[in-house]
Formats: sequence, structure tokens, C-alpha cells
Amino acid sequence: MPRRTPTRADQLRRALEEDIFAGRLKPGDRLDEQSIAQRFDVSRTPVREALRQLSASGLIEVRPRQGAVVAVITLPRLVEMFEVMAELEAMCARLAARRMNPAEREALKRVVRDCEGFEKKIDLEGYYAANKVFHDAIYDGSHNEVLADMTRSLHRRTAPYRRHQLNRPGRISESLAEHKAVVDAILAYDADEASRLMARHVNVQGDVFTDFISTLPQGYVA
Amino acid sequence: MPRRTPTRADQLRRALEEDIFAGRLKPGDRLDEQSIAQRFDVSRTPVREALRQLSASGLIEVRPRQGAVVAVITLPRLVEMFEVMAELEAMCARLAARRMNPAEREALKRVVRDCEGFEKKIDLEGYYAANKVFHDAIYDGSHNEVLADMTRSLHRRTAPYRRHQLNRPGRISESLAEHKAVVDAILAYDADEASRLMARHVNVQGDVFTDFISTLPQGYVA
DNA sequence: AGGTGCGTTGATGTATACAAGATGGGCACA
DNA sequence: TGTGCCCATCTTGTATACATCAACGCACCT
Repeated sequence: MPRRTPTRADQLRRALEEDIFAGRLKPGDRLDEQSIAQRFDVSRTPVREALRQLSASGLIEVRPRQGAVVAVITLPRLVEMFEVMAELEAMCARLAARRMNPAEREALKRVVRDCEGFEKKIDLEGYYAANKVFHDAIYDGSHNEVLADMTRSLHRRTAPYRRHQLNRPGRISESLAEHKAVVDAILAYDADEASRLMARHVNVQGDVFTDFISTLPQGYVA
Repeated sequence: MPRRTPTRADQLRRALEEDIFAGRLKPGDRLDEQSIAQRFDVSRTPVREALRQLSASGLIEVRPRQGAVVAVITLPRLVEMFEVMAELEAMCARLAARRMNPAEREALKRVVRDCEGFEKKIDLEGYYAANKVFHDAIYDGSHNEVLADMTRSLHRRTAPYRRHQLNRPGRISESLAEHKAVVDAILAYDADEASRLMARHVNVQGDVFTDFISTLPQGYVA
């Protein structure tokens, strides 16, 4: 009963999202309405609608009469995002521990096994994708669509930046171990532990650092 | 450095938001592009843009080729929203207790005094507005704009429904007492207590929540 | 009588034309 | 030589015209 024919603006939005996620469009890049229209062989109208949608989801920034650019996230802002994301993902994990049904729990085990495979093969791209599946499984496991949507949205907004996070040597193994711990807690119906572990997994830095950054005046860091 | 001249689409968005918040547009009401365009004496183009923005923020729902209606939130969805909002507002309160500066703490005291005034006068509309100011102060007090924006957004989406919440006799006094308790905890730098109290304040539990649900007009929930 | 199919009608989706503001370069002047 | 103003040009914002699809009603068939 949802929409039958996706509108062109929707297709454009998806295409541009892909460009951003894949890194073909980097933060700060200008989004010229005319060139986009030409590139996809449509008029400016659906392009504008797509840009508005992307703007609303925070992926790009549109300033009246000045055009659109891929959102540039300042460091303090990025820290804020991680702080919120840690809380939201922790909440997902807590609810998932209480609410996931047997089928979902089985699926979760499989997802972790997949992650393990990519870790052994040292396949960074593969692990990156499997990691996304893992987190999605827990979002959905919360059985709270509003929460899942909000968390996913934040996850996407930070995607262009989080990409670099796994490059640190040994981070994949660490990440995998943390995944396993979270899953164990969920399977053991230990909601508090699942929440705690997930928060630590996402918010690697720690609150103290966050407190410091977030009280800095505007403009102290780019 | 923000925008200089607000675009017409922006003005329309704000006007329509007002209509929704004030109850002139109720959940389920159809938003016809032509009539809106005529009413504001503009073409359909800016109207469409405004509708897209509202759709992205969740206030209205646009289905391709089928027009837009003010978002109708189902009962389970509404429960989900309250669940998330309790968590987000609690987080705001926790951070506010740690991060609010002296000026903000003073302002917070004043806001509560304002609430008290409206309670004594039994001014429902006035208290409703003061209540919003109170919550906004705590959102901003978190010193986390991302969190503040997300919480505000959820607050707005539930606004058309929460409006009826204060009608219950005695609810205002209860609400005010809860406000005071939260503020006391914040002023005492007791982050955990502030968080706990705020969560209880927002997530009207048990009987109270049931009461709230049952006072909704017909057709508000599917 | 009930259901199915088609055409009409009116809305939304898209294209194009026009208006208005913003950016950048060149020129004049101090 | 540096500065500031002005104009040209390009981009975005808005209006209007056209295309396209979905809902609705009627007729026809079963």
C-alpha cells in the first residue's frame, strides 16, 4: 500500500545519497542544480526536490540563494553526534535484549558469524558492510520503528566520517570482540549489560572528552 | 552568516507548521497544493517545497501522486515516540545538570517561576507555552545541538497529540511539581536524578498514560 | 444484483520560462 | 598601488504550462 511508482525526485535522492556514501561526493562539494539535472537528464524541478529532501535529512546543507553543498560537519558537531548515537544505539540494544524474538536472535548470531568471516579475510569493505547489517539488526530488534529510524538517520549522517575509523590497525578485531559481547548480553536477556556494552562500542572516546569539547565556544575548531 | 532573506517556501512552511500546532489543521486533514497556493497568493512551486520540508520533519505525510495529509500517528507509533522522547529528554536533563553555566541556571529558575504564575492563574494556554520554554531551556542546556534538535523535532511531531494532555484536572499542578523537582536536581548538579525525574515526567506511565490515550478525540489515532 | 473494466476528471509530477539576488571581475579614483 | 564601487553574469527562486497518473463513476457483462 505504499507508493507504487517512485517519483523521479526520489530516484535522484537515492542516487545522490549513494554518491555521498560511496565518497564520490565529499563534504563541502558543491551541488549545482543544473549540472545534476543534465547528468540525470531531467529538469531542475525534481533535482530541487531531491536536494530539499537531502537537506532535511541533514546530509547536505542548502542556503537560500547560495546553493547546496554536502554537509560539512565540524569536530564539535561530530562529537555531539557520537554522543547521541551512543545513547540511541545503547537504547536499541537494551530494548533488543528484552524484545527480540527467537528468529531475530538466530539471525543475530548469523550476522556475527559473517563479521567473523570478514575479519579473518581482513576484508575491510566486507567488514564495513557486515558491520552495518549488525547494527541494523539491533535497530530493528528494538521493535521501535521511531527509534530505529532516528538511529539509522544519525548513522547515515556520520557515515562519510566514520569510514576512516576502521583504518586503525587492530580496530577490526576490537570491534568484532565488542560485537560478540553485545550479542552475548542480548542473547542472555541482559538488557543493562547490552546497553552498557553498546554505548562503549559506539562512543569510544568517553564522556570526559565529550564534556570538554562540547563546552568549547563556537569557532574554536573548524 | 545564516540566510539573509527567508525564501517564500520557508515562510509557507512556518505558516503551515503554525496551523498544525494551533490545531487549525488536524491529523488526517488534506493539504491541497492549489488551495494553499491561492490562500497565500503564490504559485504551487514554493508550496510544494514547503510540503516536502514538512514531510521530511514528519509533520505531514506525502504519498506520490496522492497528495499530502497532516500525519496521522497510530497508537503504537505514538507509544514508540513517547518511549524515545523520554529517553532523549532524560539525556538532555542529565547533560544539562553537568553543563549548564550560571546564566543558564538562573534563566531556568525564572522559567519555573513563570510556570508557577500560569498555574496560579489557571491559564492553560499560558502554561502550555511556558512548558515549551521550560523544555527548550533544558534541550539547549545539554550543550549538544544535535541532541537538542532531535528532541525538539520529536516534541513537535507529538505536539498535535500532547495538546489534550493538560486538560485532565490537576495535571498542571502535577506537571509543575515535576518541573520543580527536575530543576532542583539540575541545580544540585545531580545528573542521574535529573535524568530519572525527567524520564518519569515525559513518559507518563501506567494509568496516566492510559488516561491520556482515552482523552484523545475520535480519529486522532488509527 | 454484484463485480469488472474503461473513460473521465482532477489532482500531482515535470518541464520550461522568467525574475531576482549573489558572486566576481574590471574600472575608476584616491 | 590599493581600495571601493558598479556592472555583467550566473545561480537560484518563482511562475506557468504541460504530462501523467490515480481516484471515481458509469456502463456493461456475468
